[in-house]
Parts: sequence; C-alpha cells; structure tokens
Amino acid sequence: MIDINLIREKPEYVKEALKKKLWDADFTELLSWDKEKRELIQIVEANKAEMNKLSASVPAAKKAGEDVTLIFKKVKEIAAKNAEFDEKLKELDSKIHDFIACLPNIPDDDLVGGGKENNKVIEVHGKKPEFSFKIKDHVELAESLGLVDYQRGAKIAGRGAWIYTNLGARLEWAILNFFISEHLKDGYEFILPPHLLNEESGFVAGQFPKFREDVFWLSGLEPQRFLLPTAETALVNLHRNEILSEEELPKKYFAYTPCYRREAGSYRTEERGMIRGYQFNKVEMVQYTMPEDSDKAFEELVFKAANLVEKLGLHFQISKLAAGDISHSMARTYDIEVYIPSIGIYKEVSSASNARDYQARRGMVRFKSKDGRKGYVHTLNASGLATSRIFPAILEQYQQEDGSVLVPEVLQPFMGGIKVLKPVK
RNA sequence: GGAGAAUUACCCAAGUGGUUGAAGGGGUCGGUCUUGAAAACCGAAAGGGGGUGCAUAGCCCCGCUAGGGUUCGAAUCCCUAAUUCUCCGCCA
Repeated sequence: MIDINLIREKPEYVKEALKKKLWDADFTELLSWDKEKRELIQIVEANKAEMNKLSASVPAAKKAGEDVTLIFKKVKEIAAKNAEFDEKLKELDSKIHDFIACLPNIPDDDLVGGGKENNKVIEVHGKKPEFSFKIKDHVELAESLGLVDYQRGAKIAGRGAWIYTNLGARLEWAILNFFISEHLKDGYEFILPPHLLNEESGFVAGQFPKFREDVFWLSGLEPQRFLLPTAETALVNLHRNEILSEEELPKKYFAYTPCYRREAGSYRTEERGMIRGYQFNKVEMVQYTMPEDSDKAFEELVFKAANLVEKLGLHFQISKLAAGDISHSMARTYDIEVYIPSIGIYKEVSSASNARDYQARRGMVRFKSKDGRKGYVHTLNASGLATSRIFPAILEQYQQEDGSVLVPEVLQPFMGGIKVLKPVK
C-alpha cells in the first residue's frame, strides 16, 4: 500500500513513478475525498469533545440536584448531527481505502520503465553448454529415465498435473533438501506453513484484491480460504499486526511449500512439460528488515538464489527487471534465469524482490528502533528456488550422448550417492 | 460436530455503568548498596491509530480481541464474529 501522505504531498511524483509500471493513475478524485474526509473529521471530533464534556458534567449536576434532562437533550442533538457525518465518513474511508489498496507499489527510482522488453541482463554465469550430439528436451529425458509420469498424472488429476516417480521423486526431493540445507547453513529459520490461507493474508501480500481470480479458492470452509500461490504469502503474514523491535531484525525465513496457481495451461508449445502446472514445488525466502537495511538484504537474497544455481553447476543469467515487468507489490525485482538448451532460452527460477514497506503497510508490520523511532519494516522475498525449472534444466544441461543424465555433485549426498540417471527404456 | 469458559497494556492481573490511561505485581530504565553481580531498598518511564500542527511541543478524537447495539455516559450491559482453553464425540 502506498502511503497516502506521499500521494498528498507529491501526487505528480507518484503518478510518474507508477507510469513506469504501466499504470495510469489519476489522483484528483482521491485527493478530494481525502480533503473532505479530513474536514469532516475535524467537525465530528469537535462535536465528540463537546458531548464528552457534557456527559462528564452529569454526576456533578445530579449531586447538586440540578435538572440534567437538558444536558441529555443537548447531547442527543449533537449525536444526531454526528450520525450523518459518520455515515459520510465511513463511505469516504472505504472509497479511499479501496482506491489505495489497488495501486501497485512504487518502483525504485533507478528502474527503467516499460515491460519485459526493457529487462536487462546484468550478469551471466557459466557458459552455454555445447553438445556434440542431438539433444533431447526434458520431457523426453524425464520419460526415458522414468522420472516423471505425465500420462498417469493426467489420469489421476487432469491436465496440468504430473507425477514424480521413483528416481524422479528422489531427484526432486534431493533438490529441495539441497536448498533447505543451504538456507539452514546461512542461518535462515525453516518454516512449514499451512497451505490454506485466509483472505487477509492474500491482501497483505498484495495478491488481493486485484488478483483474487489467480488463486484457487476452497469452497466448504467459512470464511473462504485459498491455496497459497507461493510460500511468500504465508511468510509475509507471519508478523502481521506486530511491532518488532530493532534487535530482532532482520528476520530471515524460508519455507518449502507447493505453489498452487491457476495460470497454468497458458503455455506455448515449446514450454510443454513441467515448466507450467497448477502445482509446483518451491522453497521461498523472506526477510523482514529495518528500512535502511533492505538494499543490503536484497543483494543477499539475489546472491543466495544465484549461488544455488551456481552450485548446481547450471548456466544461468541474472536480469534486472523493468518497472513494468515486476509484480504488483514490488519495488524492485531481479530474476535468476536458467538456460534450457532444448528451447535455447533462459527461464526464471527465482525472482528476488524488495517490497519495501508496501506489504508491511498492508499488514501493519512495524518496527520499534532502539531510539524509540517507529515505522514500517521492509519485506523482501526470493525463491530459493522453484524446482519446476531447475529439474528440467538439470536434465537438459547434464544430458549425455547415451541418453543418461549426470547428477550434479551437490545433489548426490541427498540421493544416496547416485551419480548418474540411466534410461529405463 | 456437541457443551462450557476465557480474551484488559511487554507479561501476569484488578476492575460489572460516571475524571479508568485503566489498581497491583513482574519485567524495563535510573539510583543506593556491592570489587562486580544477585538480593534488598528508593525513584522513573511505560500502548497504539488518527486530526490539528514546523514539531519526536501542546490540544482534541478513538481506544480494554474485532465489528455492531443500548445509554447523557460502557472495559463494565446486549448481539455477532475471531481466537484460545476444558470436557464429550469423531479421527489421521
């Protein structure tokens, strides 16, 4: 949520900043609501002060044997007037809230505007793998190695579902365990959150109200709950309505959950297989920091995410996203993109983002500094990582001429020492 | 799923209609004592949101889980909800 004070003071600045996010904002109506609201508040509160004074004088008047019915009458008159104003105030409040709740976050000043086409690769790691033979894509590989069963996945769940089988399940689990062990090493706290969350959590993360349709809602529970689209949604709500002391910041968490999303199915032909599904596995990192520390935390998250891909020995790049391509709630995002040889392009395996105080404002997550200063914390998140593209990347980048696939060294301890996956058919 | 109870500030807790921001304790901070610490004693500060405002000054409004209601006046009475606990049932 953008601070209304900022809009009040620098509407043009906010407008220009949002333009970079391809968002055209007009604040004239909002500002007039806001002005009206504050004028009303002054009237209503003056009236309340008057009523309080009158009521407080009742006991003394009674003791003195005076007639208090006149006081009662006066208070009632003021109350009647206020009732009207209150109604109006409520209306203004909800209009203002709804308007602001839908605004995206303000992108950082150094970002270029526009969409995807303006993303910029800022780092390239490793070399594009070269093959002296005709390569297979990950779907072929997964099938020939008996790692994934697409047929039965569709049978038991429907389109957009697959099953990790046998060594595929072990590889998937090994990847997750590798990530988990790395985060533990770095001192992050491991969280296993519930997968069904309430509406408020979606609001705070910034997914709602705008993206209510992108998640799966569960009927049968009252009030309704939704399946989390990413563990971030759970993690940034951990400290909702809390005031954290500076000493306990930064808070560093990571969680493993499947991510449930409706957007599956929009894939192009070259994206077949496990690149998009209704459900995929991800380990997610989240940090809560003091505002002045969030830039540093951002660098740390980017480094951590990149480091995982690096340790897996995969070729990848890091892109700095243009303002219009970063998600609604975020002020800054770098993507880690791993190379998929069969389609010759780089696919996102991690998005590292700084939400600054956007989510903290929505969730009232505050800090109290050592010197008594109060304010909103900054929240940041980064995948660390999503397996659904790491898995294909490993299969494709590590494939051998005989159709086998080498297991990256760092994963071998998590797979009982298995070094190579051999074709089963 | 059924029955009951609870929810007060950082924590525990008093308070059932009228200066209650809200007793008391713990904790915190400062001091005395001590080589230092503990203990004891003395003292202090202590929530958050909002309006006005240059103000982290003052004034005012809101505020005792949340949202409504009754009343001149509510932490206190009524309704609804959330959460927690206990018992019963069911069950990984």
